[in-house]
Amino acid sequence: VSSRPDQPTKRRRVSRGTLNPDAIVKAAITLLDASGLEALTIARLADDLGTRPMSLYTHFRDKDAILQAVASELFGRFEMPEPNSSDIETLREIMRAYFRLLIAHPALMWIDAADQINPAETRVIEAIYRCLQHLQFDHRTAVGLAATMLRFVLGCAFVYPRRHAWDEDPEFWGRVRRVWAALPPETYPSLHDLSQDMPAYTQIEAFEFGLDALLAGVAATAGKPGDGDSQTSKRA
Amino acid sequence: VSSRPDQPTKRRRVSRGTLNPDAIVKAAITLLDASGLEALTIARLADDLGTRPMSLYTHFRDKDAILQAVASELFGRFEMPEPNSSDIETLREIMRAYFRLLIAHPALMWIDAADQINPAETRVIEAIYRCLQHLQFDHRTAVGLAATMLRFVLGCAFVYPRRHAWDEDPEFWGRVRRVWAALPPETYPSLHDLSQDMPAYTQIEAFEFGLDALLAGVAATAGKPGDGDSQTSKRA
DNA sequence: ACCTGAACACCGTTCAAGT
DNA sequence: ACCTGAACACCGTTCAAGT
Repeated sequence: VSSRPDQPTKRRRVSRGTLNPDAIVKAAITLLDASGLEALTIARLADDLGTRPMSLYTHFRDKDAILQAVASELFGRFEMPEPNSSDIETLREIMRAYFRLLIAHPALMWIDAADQINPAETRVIEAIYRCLQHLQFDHRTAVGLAATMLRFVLGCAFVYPRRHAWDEDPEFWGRVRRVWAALPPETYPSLHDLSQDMPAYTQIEAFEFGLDALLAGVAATAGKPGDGDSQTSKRA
Repeated sequence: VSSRPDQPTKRRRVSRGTLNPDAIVKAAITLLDASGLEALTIARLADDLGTRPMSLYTHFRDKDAILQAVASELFGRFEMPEPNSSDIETLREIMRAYFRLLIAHPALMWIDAADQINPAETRVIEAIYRCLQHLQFDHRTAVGLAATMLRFVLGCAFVYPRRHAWDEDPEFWGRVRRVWAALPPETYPSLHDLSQDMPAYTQIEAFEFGLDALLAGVAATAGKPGDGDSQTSKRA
């Protein structure tokens, strides 16, 4: 870093016309993935791009517009898996791909999509419904199952960045074990019992377990047209 | 609002000693529920309490400490349902109560709990495991099922504030219907088909549908000890 | 059209001064 | 111990001025 006070350009600046929306979005994603949403400030982003903060405003109306463009770019990177041997396995691969995208870019969950329907998300929903249609589900059940699976994936992705550190910490489960073992057995009999022999799950394993359970349920009810006696279908 | 420049105390100020951590947390929750997390600033909170921003720092180290206290207070309000006729129904009520808490205070999901184990959450986990133990699940399956159900609830709560507005908008499903109907049928055959007869779900209905599906799966596998041939149990 | 510095209205927080 | 104003380092963004 130069410290000559008479030198106006202290840092190599990018030549005029180089800056463009795509470069800004790419730099934003790099910054986001490396340091998280709170690190993404206009000043920091401009610095990474070798410009001044105000230059970004010629390409985007405001910071939120940049975040929307980031979300579009990332959803566009969703890799739709090839249709598999069975519809259940295809569903599994779709949910895995969606989960992978969300945990690769945790900031994605925090960018509020407002109420616009994302084109990439439309592709995902189409692929899910195609499988559920093959499996002979009626429309109402198909929409319910798709909503359930997507919400489960979102829950897993929500929890992931907060708990991923546990996966690498060999002390973690031992600590939980000790905390639970120390609880009064009268009020916490089950946790106390569980602490005797506690199974450890990584975040990926927890996701796979749930996905397995959900798809087993889907497979078990496939082919049977909506029976109409479930609790929700009786509602107004 | 007084505009006399020679009047030092423009607003009725709360008397010395009235301010305390509990009052601050209560005011923060009121503000949070009314206007959301981004509205909770130290200045605004102090204003609501009839004090100056810096007064809050005598009771809390920083803003994050206030948020942690808010989370503790809200989790403390969790109402554990009475054990029901069946364990499945008790599980259903626990998940409903948890969902209700999260959507009543949407900001709760965004307060990062760091890695401390919340006492209220411990009570919830104890109650869930007690049901799963009654249902004869082995430890590993019980932990997996609990994780799955909790993640589903978190996913529902995550989506809720973003989509709740749809529930009240009678135009919404018609708009989606039209958008999907306008998609090219070659690339979007299933969505196109679905748009012909599209079932509408409120956020609550979607939650209830998924809860039903998950609990049906739990009920179906209850009593059978872990079979060991599921995909996840083969992992390292 | 594209870039920029100065300025503004906001943040959370430190510090020193009051009671 | 409790409260406070001034000040600081940061935000995003408007505006007017440059090329």
